[in-house]
Amino acid sequence: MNKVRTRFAPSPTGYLHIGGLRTALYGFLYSKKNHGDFILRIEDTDTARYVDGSVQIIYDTMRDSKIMYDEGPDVGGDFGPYVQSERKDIYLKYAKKLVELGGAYYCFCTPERIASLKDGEGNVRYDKHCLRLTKEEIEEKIKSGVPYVIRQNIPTEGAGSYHDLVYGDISVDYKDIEDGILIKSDGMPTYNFANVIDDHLMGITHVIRGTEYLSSTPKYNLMYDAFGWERPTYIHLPPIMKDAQHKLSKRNGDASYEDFVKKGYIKEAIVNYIALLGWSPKSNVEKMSLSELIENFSLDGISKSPSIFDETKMKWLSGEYIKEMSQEEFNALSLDFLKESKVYGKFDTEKLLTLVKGRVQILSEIPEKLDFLCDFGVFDTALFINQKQKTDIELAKSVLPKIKETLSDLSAFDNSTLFNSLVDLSNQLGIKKQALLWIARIALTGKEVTCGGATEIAELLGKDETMKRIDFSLSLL
RNA sequence: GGCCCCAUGGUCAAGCGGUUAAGACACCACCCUUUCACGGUGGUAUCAUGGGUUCGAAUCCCGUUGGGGUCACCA
Repeated sequence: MNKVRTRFAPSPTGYLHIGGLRTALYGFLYSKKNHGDFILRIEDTDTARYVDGSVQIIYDTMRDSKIMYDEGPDVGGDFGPYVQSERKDIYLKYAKKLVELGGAYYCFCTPERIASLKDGEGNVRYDKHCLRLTKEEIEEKIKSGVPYVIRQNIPTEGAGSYHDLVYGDISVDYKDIEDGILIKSDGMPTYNFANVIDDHLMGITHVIRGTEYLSSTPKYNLMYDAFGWERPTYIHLPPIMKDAQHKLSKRNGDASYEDFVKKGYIKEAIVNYIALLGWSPKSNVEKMSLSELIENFSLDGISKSPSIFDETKMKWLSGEYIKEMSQEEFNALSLDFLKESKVYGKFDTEKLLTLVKGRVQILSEIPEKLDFLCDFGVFDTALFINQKQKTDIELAKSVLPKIKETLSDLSAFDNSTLFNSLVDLSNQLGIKKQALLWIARIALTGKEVTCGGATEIAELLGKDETMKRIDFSLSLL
């Protein structure tokens, strides 16, 4: 059995979108699961669509998400070059060979003639016009500089069948396939040709790609057969949708990996979530590290139908990763987000982050969770009324001075000291600690809902500010 | 439109001829709790449709409907 070799072959036309990243991930997982190699190949044969800088984005995104390749343009390997534009001569050589083998032919038709072939629906179907040309005629035209392309010669009868590991047996009649262009007039190959040549030359055993190639695969097989090459195993992947009828796409401005990272999603959670889109593990455990994904990955868990991207669930997973990470790790990741909050610099950074960890799912939620600390001012004293804790304004009025007195006597001002002293106070007063703490928290924040309890907030505010706020709240009553 | 493919709750999905049709997210309720969050328990909700085949169909076959893909000198 040959060593498994899979590849991810994006074209550098912009950002790496979520669907592309998932294709890469599955290729990576499958190869690693089978102790094989994962290769990155850049498919830049369309010079017109090339976007500057996007190759770097591909490298960066894959490294950042830990979907690392064993061979590729920037890491080398024995099967390079790994950039198609650098392989132009190779394709031309094989195209000529395919012409000799009868699998392709030169075509000199003008765009005008092609356009005249349009049917009622506006679809063009090439009529094999140039297939009739004699060897002499072809040489003559080439010599005199007539522009040409090389087309694949698809049989007029029969059907191409193959077995896809996800979709099963696929069969397409050759009469439904056009004689597509293999080599463009600029000498560059099209995807339809380059992918076959490269996959063979690079020893790719398993071709993992989107379903958009499901029905064009028979024509690739025709080439493998003509060259006498072994066909790879095919694994086509269902698309990731934005909603029931639209694919998630960069074109629509849908979020990319980078965008999600910027929004403060934990990277591992993004990878974990996209692994789950279109694939389900045997067990019911969904939160998995990359190595666990490798261990659990199997092709029979891949579904055939499109799946809709659910950001809410990814958010949940991100929150799970936050809960499990250490406070130190969280702090390191969160600092840049905390800086966006108006509380930054006004309170102890570590205390702020301790308060917020476990209460956010994505890091960009940090500012909104903490801003309340700075928003203290006149508030509705009705907040002191709480049915369940049996608190009201009168109680607040009588208890608040005692809270102030208790706290002002404290030498330490940490959460547990604060908490213990207030609980003691509530016992002395003969009221429930919940009631007392409710009043304290409202007095300190003027907010019905806060992230953190009364004593946590008091610690954060510090003694002076705590006293000030109690005085202020008292003045409102 | 031709061809290829797909169809289980709102979403991700398990299921491979006999199940009370898993599980997760979301939602709701209750419990816990120093409000919120966390955590715990429970709940609402799914086999697109019509025909077959079979003792028996979410599972197999056909049609219908719906959806996706593809029909470029794009990948």
